[in-house]
Amino acid sequence: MVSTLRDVAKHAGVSVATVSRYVNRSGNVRAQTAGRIRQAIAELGFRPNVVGRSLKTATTRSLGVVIPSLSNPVFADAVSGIGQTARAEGYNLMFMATDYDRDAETQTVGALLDYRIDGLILTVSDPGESPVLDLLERTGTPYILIYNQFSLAARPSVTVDNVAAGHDAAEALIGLGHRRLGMISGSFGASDRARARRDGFVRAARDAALAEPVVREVDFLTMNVDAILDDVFKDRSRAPSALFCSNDLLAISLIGALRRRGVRVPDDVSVIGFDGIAVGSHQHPTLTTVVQPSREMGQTAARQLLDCLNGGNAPTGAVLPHILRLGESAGPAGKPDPAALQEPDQTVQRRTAQ
Amino acid sequence: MVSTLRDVAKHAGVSVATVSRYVNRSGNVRAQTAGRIRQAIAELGFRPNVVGRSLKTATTRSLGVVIPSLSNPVFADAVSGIGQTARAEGYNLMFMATDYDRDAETQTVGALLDYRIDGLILTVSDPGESPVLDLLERTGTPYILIYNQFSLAARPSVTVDNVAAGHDAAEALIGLGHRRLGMISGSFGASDRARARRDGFVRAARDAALAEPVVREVDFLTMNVDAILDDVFKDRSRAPSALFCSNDLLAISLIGALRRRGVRVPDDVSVIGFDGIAVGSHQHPTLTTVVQPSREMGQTAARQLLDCLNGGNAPTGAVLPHILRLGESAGPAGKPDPAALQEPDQTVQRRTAQ
DNA sequence: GTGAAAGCGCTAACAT
DNA sequence: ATGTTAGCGCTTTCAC
Repeated sequence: MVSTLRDVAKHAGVSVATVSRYVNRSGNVRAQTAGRIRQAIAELGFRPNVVGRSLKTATTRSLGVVIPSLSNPVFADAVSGIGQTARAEGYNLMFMATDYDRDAETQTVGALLDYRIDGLILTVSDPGESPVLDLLERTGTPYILIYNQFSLAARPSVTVDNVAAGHDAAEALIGLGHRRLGMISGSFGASDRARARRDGFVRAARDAALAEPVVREVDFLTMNVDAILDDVFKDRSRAPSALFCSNDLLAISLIGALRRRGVRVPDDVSVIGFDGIAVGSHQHPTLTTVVQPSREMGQTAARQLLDCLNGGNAPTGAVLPHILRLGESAGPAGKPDPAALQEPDQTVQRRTAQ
Repeated sequence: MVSTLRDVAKHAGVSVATVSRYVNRSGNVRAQTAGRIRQAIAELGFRPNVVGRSLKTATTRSLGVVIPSLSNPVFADAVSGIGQTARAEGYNLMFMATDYDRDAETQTVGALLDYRIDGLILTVSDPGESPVLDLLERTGTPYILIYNQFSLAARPSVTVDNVAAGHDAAEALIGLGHRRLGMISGSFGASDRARARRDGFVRAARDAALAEPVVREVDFLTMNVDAILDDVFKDRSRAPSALFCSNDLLAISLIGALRRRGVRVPDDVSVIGFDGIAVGSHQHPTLTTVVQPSREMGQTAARQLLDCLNGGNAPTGAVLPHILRLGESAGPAGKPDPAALQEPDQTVQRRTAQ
């Protein structure tokens, strides 16, 4: 059914080497010969077998991608960027999601290594203490992290400065006059970036001499925001007037839950998210959030990895600038003054971290 | 750096054949020999090279996945389901998005074929007239469509009955008392399912002897809903009181745009979406929508394909039931009567199509 | 239970 | 400019 180089060679009356040269544009082939080969290829519907090539060249022209989940558009966007850059260079993607399961990380990366991917782009739960990264180092597989915060071990990663970003989120709220801040986050255990955002956020509150922010974890699968809200707003006098969510999906849930219990956003409580997923800016109220350039992060990671594979330097990672996007979900603290309201959806570039 | 079967064999003092048998659990190996091999593998950090195996067995244990975009969570969910099922059987995914570009479809599928994927799961822009599907038929590659409507050519596809679903959406609105319906859709040219949904929707309006629904296409990339709304609501007296969107992302945009211009949802205009993406039910108002079981669709497609690869029958496709999810975004027509409002987020199973 | 050897489809010396 | 050939890592007869 499928034909091989040999079939084509026989059909065109040349040797396999010549066909190979023609197909790969390596070495010269006389125009007339090329014509015969072209015709043979067309007649047989020949498609080169990458498996044979890979075995010989010890290279697969495929990149592994391992991320926690596709359910969060932030990762999907990054994968889009990776795919675009990879495809432009003729690379394919072998893809797997781990669903935030550490064992799946190891298993998945192992499988990818068996496929002899040329390099790997991944997000792990903890880059400081990761058997997966050790395995990659040991086997000498080029890799680059994405989203993961830099750790002491200095693993290359393409990310924003999550600490600075968390700090900026707090400052934005403080700038609006909020004095009692809170943060609601997904599992800190499964996300080094959530921890970093929290650290920056809390530090900003301290820097401004505010009371220690309320910080709560919410179970990511059930997204049971209501239980958290009951707790946070138990004591209305000490309840936060502004909440920072560790990601936009959570922020959107939170706003829905608040409004469903009659709390007005932003009039009663301001909300700021993190990620900058597209749906946030199409909502009502539009979501105020710290935007990560996810697509660009994917592109950058892919670019660095591909450069490395093309004989360049090892990936170094990159800290990309985050952007504060002002939407309608965060407003001035206290009695709302319409004149003081932000113009919705105004986008303000903030500093690059580091 | 990486060791081979031969290295292990030498290290353990056995032949490569025996190591191969041990690794693949094919044929018997004496316990003592197995022990030596196990140790050699551990010491050398041996990982079998799938490329060599694939060349020999003419099978890669990898599935191709080609979908229009990862930006819409509905596809991301399906890919999750595919990945889960594939991984459970030890299959890997080679993944590519086409960004709704027909040429990219062909190019991408071609690349995947060169990698000798064992089978392919894909969504095409037009299954009736698709060079890609012809190519797959010609090469005898097992494949199954997903989301695509069945066509005359009877390509196997895992989908909901989009015509019936569009019909149900209209009936739901009509049941709430709406008499003037409208539909806003992404490009019909790039989506056979959008066309099918429209057909069912329009037919239901006719069946109910209503005026022909207003139908408008919106550019998917810019999502410029406002221009459409200006047009649709130009003549308030004839403007629709309920709008059906061809997908949830669009519905969410639409609701935001409506509210931003002071139109209350659902008090003034009801909105119903399509897909059932998670974020819709966390919004305020919660989104009324026709839910596709995306994850399950992915699982079903993967299962049928894998069964086929394991020597079973060719994939037949499947029509999975859709579900109408009643949220807050659709309410009674005319003067809203609080007592008559639906209980939010109540989920009602509807008939399976066909 | 184990080993020897052929060969999957391709590329890259090397030879002509 | 083209042909011959070895061999990439593995599985799988076929012997023993």
